[in-house]
This record gives sequence, structure tokens and C-alpha cells, in this order.
Amino acid sequence: MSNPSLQAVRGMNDILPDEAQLWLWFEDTVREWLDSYGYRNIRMPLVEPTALFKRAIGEVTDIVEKEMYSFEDSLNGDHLTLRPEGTASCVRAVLQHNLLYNAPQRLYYSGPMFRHERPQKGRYRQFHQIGVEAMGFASPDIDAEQILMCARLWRKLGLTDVTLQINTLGDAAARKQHREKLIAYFAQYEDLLDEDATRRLHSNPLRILDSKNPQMQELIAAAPKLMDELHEDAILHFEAVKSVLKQHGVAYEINPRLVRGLDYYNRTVFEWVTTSLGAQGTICAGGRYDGLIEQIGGKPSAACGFAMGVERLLSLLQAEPKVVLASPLDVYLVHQGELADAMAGVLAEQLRDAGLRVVLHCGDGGFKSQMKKADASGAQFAVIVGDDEAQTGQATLKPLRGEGEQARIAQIELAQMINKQINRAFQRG
RNA sequence: GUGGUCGUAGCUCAGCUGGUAGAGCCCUGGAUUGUGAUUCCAGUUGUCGUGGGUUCGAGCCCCAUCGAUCACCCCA
Repeated sequence: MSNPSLQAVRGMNDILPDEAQLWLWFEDTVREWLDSYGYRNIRMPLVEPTALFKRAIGEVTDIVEKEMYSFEDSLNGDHLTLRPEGTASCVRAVLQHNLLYNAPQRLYYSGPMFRHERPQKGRYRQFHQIGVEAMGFASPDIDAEQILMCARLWRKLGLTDVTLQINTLGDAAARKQHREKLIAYFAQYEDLLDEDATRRLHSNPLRILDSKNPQMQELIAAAPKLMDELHEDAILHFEAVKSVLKQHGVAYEINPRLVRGLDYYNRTVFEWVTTSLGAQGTICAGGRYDGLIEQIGGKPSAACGFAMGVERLLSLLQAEPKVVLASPLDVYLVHQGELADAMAGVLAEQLRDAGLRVVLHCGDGGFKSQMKKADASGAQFAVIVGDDEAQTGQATLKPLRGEGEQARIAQIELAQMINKQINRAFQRG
């Protein structure tokens, strides 16, 4: 590090070309998958009014209380925040432009999110999510569709160590009632609570149920159950989601303690979890947020969505060496000699006109070192133009992968010949 | 935000109870001055994360700081 003071901000990473190749492949795969379900792309700004997140995510959540990159615009005093998640922005955009005026919307977005957390594997201050939102849909078929489409993506990506957990949070009224009962219950046994539980009692009592402290288990087991507060229609909704999952053979585990850390969720919540990423095992999570649209100022409208953590998914992918990325290059053009040098640039353009991906050797270097670079480039072929070829309008075509001899070919036939051989290699698989 | 471990060449790492640094890979050149991936030969590469302190002397010990990593917390 030549200048240690000019480093990337902590928790914000450079994605270098070798890794970016995997990102591109992943993004292509995801786009195809979203297309196949009719979800359409939407792009929102990275910066939003701070009030948006306070209202959507909840004032007393960890995200809003201590993880947001918030600042005052020094030019006009606006209170702004780098988005910590995408749903709030997406809802804001949909309302601002009246997209729900006469049709529900299936939308997706992707990009960086920002949370000021202590970085560790699978948790960064700038991280990337792919968010999928269905707005204006009230019935349980859309919840099920979103879970099913996740399952398809995992198959497409070749991921195996991923399991589904689901739960229902009921409606806002039921949640509120449950929360109050929970606080009353735990408050009754205040002297039995450990430090964590005491701290959470009024801030996030649901989280007490997650405690791993063995001494708390008895108390937790007897705590009021959310299920007892649920209205019949919420139960039916959940049953409907489960029955579609069964119909499609998607295995799930009901986790009554599955609680999303954002206030806007209600009814169905789900989480896809892996055991191979240590503590950051959640690679995808979401659920229904029927109240949010109204809360942000729209007409009441039901919705359901989820988000995937791109970094987490990619580190899962890297753990399984199944992904073989195609060579990004067809031709490395080697040339030497005054006439050949002048000719090579023209030839490279001709090859590109024919749809080939070509790197023209630039700078010095003998044939030997140019050939080394050709090999290292990953190109399928080296095209060599020296004085001999230049004088006869020819070029030498040399396959760099697999079998095949080099041959001299007229330059005008070169592109066609290469395309033919690439197609043949492709057909062989 | 709390705690544990760790920072040595571009990468992966070695470096003994303190005596001013090494290997492999990579890269460059050569082994018939027009041919890569194998082999052989030669060569380059470092403010030992940063800043202080202890010492005759610090990569090694102490403090601080930055960063990485693991866990807690939280979450994608």
C-alpha cells in the first residue's frame, strides 16, 4: 500500500476484474430468472430523505437508530440518508409516479445498500441486494410465487445448502397485542431475565424469544404465543401459502421465532438460510408488507417482497466450484514488423466487425512474449501477422486451446474461418 | 458498538530465546534473433500496516491507530 491514507472506506470493497466476472455472470442469470416471472426493472436513487426510512423501517429499529449513513446537505440543509435497504425507496417511487393507479406491479431492482455495521464476512457497510417487490397483490398466491421463484433460482445457480424457514406475523393489531402481552409477561419475571433480555424488554421483546441462553428457555417456552392472537383470515392466508409450497414440493420449516428486523412486515415472512457462511447465514429474506404503502402516504394496498444479499450468494457460489465461466476473448492479435504493425490494427477492426472479441497487442514485445500474453489472455486463438504474412495479405491462425494445428489464411477469410471453428467448438460442447 | 485472533514482496506464506529479511507462485529475459500452456537457467520486487515507546540494537517486546478476520449484536 503506497498511500495508506487513501484506502477504500472501511467495509466498502473494490470488486476487481477476476471477481467482477462472477458478478456479471450472476447478474445475467438473475435477470433471465426475473424476466421469466415477468418482474420489471426499476431504478431508484441511492440517496433519499432520512424521513422516508424512519417512517418505513421504524424509528426504534437497529437500522434506523444506529446503522444509517445520514447527513445534512450542506448546501440546503436537507436531511438525507444513503439507503440501507430498497423497499422503502421502491414504494416511494411507485407512489410518486402513481404506478399502482390501474394495475398491480411486479418490480425488481439491484444495487448497493449502506449500513454502518462492524464488517465481517458476508456483512459489509456497502453491500449489494437484489430486491423483488410485488405491489397491489393481496392474496397468498403471490407470497407463494415469490418463494417458489427463489427455489428456482437456487436450482439455476446450483446451490444445494439452502433451506427455507417461514412464519406468519399476523396482522398489525395482532402483533401489537402480542407484543403487549409479551412485555407484560416478561416484566412479571424481571429478575429472571438476563442482561440481553432486560435491554430488549421494551425495545424489541420479540427478540427475547431468540435467546440462546439455556437458563431462559423455560421462561421463553411459557411465553404468550403470537399464534393465539392471530385472526382467522391471517391463519387461512398462511395455510394457503403453505399448501402451494406443498403442492410444488418445496420443503420448509416453520420457525415461530422468525422475526424481521424491519417494522413494516406482517403476515407471511420467509428466510432462506445456509449453514456454510458462518453467522451470516441468511442469503435471502422477505415477506408481506401490507401496511407500508399506506404508511408512506399511498392508498391502502397490499404488497409482498424479498431481497437477496449478493455478496453472500456469491461466496456460496465460490464455495461450489461448479461455475465455469466462458472465455471472454476470441482472438489475441500478435504482430511484428513495420508493415504488419500497420496492418494489424485494421485487421483487428475487421474481426470485430464480424462479431469477434479481439485484443490487439499493444506496445513492445517479441513473438515469444506476445504469445505468452496471448495465452494468458484466455483467448481461443492467436492471430499472428509478421512480415511474411503482411506481404502476402495473410495471417497465421493458431488455436490456443485443445488440439488443432496453426494455418496460414488470407486475411479476408480469417473472420469467417474463426467463426466457423468457434461454432464447431460450441456444438461439441 | 463489545470481545478474540491476525497484518512480512503483486499473491500464498516462512522468519528460532530481540542482532536492520527469505521461499514458492507471478513477472522479465534467455536456452536455433517468427510462436504460448511443460522443462532448464538468470534476474527484478519490500519504508516487515501506520505512529510512538523500551533497547546499544525491534519484523519479533509495550502502547496507540488503521485494516482484515471470527464471534456477540444485528441483518441481506
